[in-house]
Amino acid sequence: MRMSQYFLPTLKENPSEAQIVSHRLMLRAGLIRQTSAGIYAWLPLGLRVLRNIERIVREEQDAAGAQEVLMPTIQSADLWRESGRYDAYGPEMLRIKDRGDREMLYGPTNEEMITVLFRDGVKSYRDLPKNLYHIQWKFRDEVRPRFGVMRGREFLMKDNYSFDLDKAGAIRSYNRMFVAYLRTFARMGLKAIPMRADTGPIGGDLSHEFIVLADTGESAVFCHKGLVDKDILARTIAYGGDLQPLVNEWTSLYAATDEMHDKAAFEQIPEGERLAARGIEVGHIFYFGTKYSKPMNAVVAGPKGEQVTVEMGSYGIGVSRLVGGIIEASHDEAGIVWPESVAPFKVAIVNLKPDDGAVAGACTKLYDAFKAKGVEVLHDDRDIRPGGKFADMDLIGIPWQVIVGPKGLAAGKIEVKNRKTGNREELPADQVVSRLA
RNA sequence: CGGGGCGUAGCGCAGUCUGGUAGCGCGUCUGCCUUGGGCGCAGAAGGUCGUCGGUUCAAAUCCGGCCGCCCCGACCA
Repeated sequence: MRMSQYFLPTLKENPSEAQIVSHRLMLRAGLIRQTSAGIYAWLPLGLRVLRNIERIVREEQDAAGAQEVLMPTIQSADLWRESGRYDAYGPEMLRIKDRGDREMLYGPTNEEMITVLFRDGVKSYRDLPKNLYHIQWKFRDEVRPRFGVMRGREFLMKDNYSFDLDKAGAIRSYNRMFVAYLRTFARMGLKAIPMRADTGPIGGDLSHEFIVLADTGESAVFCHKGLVDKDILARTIAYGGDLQPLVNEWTSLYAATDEMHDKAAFEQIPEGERLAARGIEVGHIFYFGTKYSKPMNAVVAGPKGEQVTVEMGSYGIGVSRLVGGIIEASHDEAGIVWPESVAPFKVAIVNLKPDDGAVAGACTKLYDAFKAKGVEVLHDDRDIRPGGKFADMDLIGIPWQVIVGPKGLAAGKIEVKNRKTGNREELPADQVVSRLA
């Protein structure tokens, strides 16, 4: 993409409404624009990040055996009356009427709808287990939306629902998601720690929140330091096998959010191993048994022909929230520092002198070579001074900056700067692409 | 929902107390100059001062209603 053509409105100053760093940087770097309280439009650069996060989530869900569907945002009130939640949910649910005066709602979650889809499509224990997910916009009319996309009213969420014949099966499903979540967040460059959670209004008796450590996090968290160093990506995962030992490895060390915190247990940990920090919830998984399947009559025929109410679990990842969460966890004074896996572009070519034929030619050549290798590349060919380009580039946080100017070029060198470390190396022009691709 | 704050040009703000021609910085546009970290000079465009009503000869400014946004708390992916 040529930056001179790109819709990328960056801001030099902080918008006054944005108080936390991720919100400020998302506005300044031209990722989003607010349209109402807690509702945002995604601009090209932000959308690319959102799509990358979605892609990782999707890949890990598929690998763990979940199947993607897509349910609508608008649901009928009758569906929610069936589970008894239409009246229970309260004003957080956005209720609307269609032209026929029928009561509808903008879905805050999809337990009811998925249960009906499952109920009508699956009749035998032979079809179990099933795990269905979708990535869809939700609306919760929060009392107090804030912190940009971290707590919006409209937000993109991956949610899925597992169906098993019995509790043991449901726990196997739970464990698969547990491991898939560890991998998902790790791939985004995040340290996400599973913490025993309160099951709250969704109900059930087994639940973990995945918390990203960040100084600006909303909640206080307490855990064993060893959890931070564990590396799930180094493990080979067999989703068909028994994942319980792996799950135990992550859950045996102490980790709890403020509301579940057990001070005495925490103090059992040797002092040097304790970690009291702040965190952002980016995922939440629940086993909730028959809470929905029972009232909504989601039953299958068992091996002996008996009717069995299925055991369910639900699993959520805040996809749009993750954009903010990643920035909270990865930024510096100059701007965003994107992990490569979610970066809107992997490489940015900084053309210091676009009207210099040799420089422009070298940039175009690099650009084409990166494209040929399938590398996402942004070419800053704008006719502005170098200072502005450097500032914008650091602000939007592209992992690799390839800096091409007349001085370096005359010496046959091109500078490659790593956004995260600030390291610079000078390379001959013909080695730049192979160094990064 | 309780408490607090704010709405003036694309962004950041002054002006409001004490009513009288709507301003500054950044950004934008034009020209020159400059070109390795938001350069310089000259010129220009851009605002029914959130909105509705009231007071007044006169309202960004005083009074009232409404709308919107932000922050703290309780609640939440």
